[in-house]
Amino acid sequence: MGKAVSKKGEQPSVDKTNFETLNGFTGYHLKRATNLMMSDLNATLKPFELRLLSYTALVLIVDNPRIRMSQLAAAMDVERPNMVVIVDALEGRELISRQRLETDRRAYALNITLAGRSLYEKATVAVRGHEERLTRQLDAQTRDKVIEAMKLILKIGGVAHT
Amino acid sequence: MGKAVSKKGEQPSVDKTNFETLNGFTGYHLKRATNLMMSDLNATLKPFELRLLSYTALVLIVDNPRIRMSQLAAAMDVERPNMVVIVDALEGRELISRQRLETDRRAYALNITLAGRSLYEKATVAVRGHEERLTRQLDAQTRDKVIEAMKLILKIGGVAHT
DNA sequence: AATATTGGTTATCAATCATAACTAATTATC
DNA sequence: GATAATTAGTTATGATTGATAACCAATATT
Repeated sequence: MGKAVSKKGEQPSVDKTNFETLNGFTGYHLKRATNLMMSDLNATLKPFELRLLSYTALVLIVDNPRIRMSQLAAAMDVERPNMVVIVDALEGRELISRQRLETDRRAYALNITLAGRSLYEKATVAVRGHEERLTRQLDAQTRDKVIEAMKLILKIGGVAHT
Repeated sequence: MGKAVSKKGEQPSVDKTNFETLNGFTGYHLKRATNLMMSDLNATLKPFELRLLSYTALVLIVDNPRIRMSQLAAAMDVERPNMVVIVDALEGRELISRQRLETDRRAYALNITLAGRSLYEKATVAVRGHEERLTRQLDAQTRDKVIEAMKLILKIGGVAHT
């Protein structure tokens, strides 16, 4: 209403694009900010030869020693076949180790290696820097409110965990 | 810190997964909520045979009559070759029309058709319902705070527009 | 013991997204 | 005003991502 494009309403529409309707959608803003953050995150992780999913796997393995692959896949919301290639790559770089479980010889217990922990720590410093950089303008209270809002959305959507 | 996994720190780690580190990242929560919203949005648009990008294109064409394809691609942050297939599909369904510009005969002016506007209106009602459903738990003030926060993040990242 | 289920794997396929190269039209340069 | 450079749209293609089907071995179920 009362926007710049006014004046009759049927001229070329070059230069300024009108985002009126899209701007009314919360999801639009969420998606754009998230795209930016994911893109910056991947750039942040590139020096460590990690990507969103491989880094997330590292984090979860550090926080959950001896986690099984299927549990990791569920936690990351990734199909098992895709989990295999992520784990293969991390194991190939000797950042994590697979260990057969004695209690269930189908499954592997995943553990972080020394090299893996070292990379995890360096990468996490970088990721915290990335977060700090991109959310610097938000005061702590706003940031917490945002996180709470995201949790509410997830709860409504019936996504469990946390 | 004082979490459930405690006790020595090297047992199976089945059942409960520890998301401690990930939970500390704003980007993690943003991405999860956004994934949920995009998934629900696509489900919402399916009955109209629209997807995120085709719906966004419709919206921008409605809000910007006679917009050119390249401007639309820039506004949507989509590569031009990919824009072509989106526009082709919409034109194939006669939801939009291509019109050669007299002033620049390389370019097309995109316009919504009657059928396109009708579908746009129905789809937008559904999308508003989807937004309402997923953000119902957020009071208006919180929702606005979230949107402002997203805009701040985008500003830091150097993303223009709006 | 026979059957079903689960953890992990392989192969494969669909969808998404980006890149290179082209034509036609316009703009810039000399 | 001819030549070169750029722009709008297109085509073809390739890389990457994510999902599905089918399989083996081990465990759980009946």
